[in-house]
Amino acid sequence: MGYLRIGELAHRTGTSTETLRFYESKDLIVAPRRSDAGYRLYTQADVARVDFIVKSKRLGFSLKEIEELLSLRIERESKTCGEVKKLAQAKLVTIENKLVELTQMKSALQKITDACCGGETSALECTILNSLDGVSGSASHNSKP
Amino acid sequence: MGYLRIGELAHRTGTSTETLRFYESKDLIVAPRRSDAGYRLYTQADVARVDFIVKSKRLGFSLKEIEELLSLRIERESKTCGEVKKLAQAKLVTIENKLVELTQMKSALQKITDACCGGETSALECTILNSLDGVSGSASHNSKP
DNA sequence: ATTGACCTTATAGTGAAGAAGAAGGTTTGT
DNA sequence: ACAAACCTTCTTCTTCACTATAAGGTCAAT
Repeated sequence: MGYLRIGELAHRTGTSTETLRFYESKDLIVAPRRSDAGYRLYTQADVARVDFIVKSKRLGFSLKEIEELLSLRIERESKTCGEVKKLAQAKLVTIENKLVELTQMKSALQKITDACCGGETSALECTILNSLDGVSGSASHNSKP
Repeated sequence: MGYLRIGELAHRTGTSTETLRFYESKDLIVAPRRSDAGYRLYTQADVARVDFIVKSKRLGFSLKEIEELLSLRIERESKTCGEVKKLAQAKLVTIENKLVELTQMKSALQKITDACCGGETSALECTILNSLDGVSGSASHNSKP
């Protein structure tokens, strides 16, 4: 008891049965135990895992990147502890960059909604690109010297 | 003078000439003026626009969503001011959700790197999913009553 | 004047991430 | 016992976002 079949897992995670089988084929979720009839039987841990996948996708991570994130695990006596740390820190940098960019975008959008129907400020053209002016361009780009 | 040809714009934005023509065909960038020979001539405004597209893509927005973001503009006498505001606010909600999820992910990853090679805490298995425990699941899901 | 690095359009191909459908087996309710 | 609503594998299709190729024109330097 307490097991979920694939339809129920799909329902709870806002995915579909096809998507879940697809994720299994891509090794994003571990092949679950089967019932006598061959039905997949999932646990709560699988719900959390799929929720994580869905979340990460919304944040712009590819399935490949998500697999990397999910495989990040520290176990006692792990011989690759240094590598785990290195990968985790690399992902942290990625995430912090995303946070900065999202925050810039947020304030640009806020500038727009504030200017809109707000009085004098709406007199001149206001776009998201104008609002981003002066926030400094992207971190590093290769322009000619 | 001061115009960029497509190769230079691609170089400055970390894209490719093919991608830029593709974006133009999708109306993400405005068809630029042409030289006598028919070459596309871009301005600094185009650089900013493409930078914005690239950034937004990294944050998980689709090209369709990016087009919506770019079309957000308040002009004097605009008759759709209310609609602009509505759309902008909807996008703000999306962005704020992303910010929350990214922040959760960041602290989970930090927990991992802190636990790694850090002493006693690394004794038990630590994964990104464990680290997310208790951060509360995703906002709203349709589970059975 | 010709080479090489650019540019043009148009069309076809690719990879990621599923979605759809066929043909059949299982479980649950009545 | 039988229909509805599940599930299985396998194969094919679609959409998105490019990417590559073909066939040719332009421009700067040698």
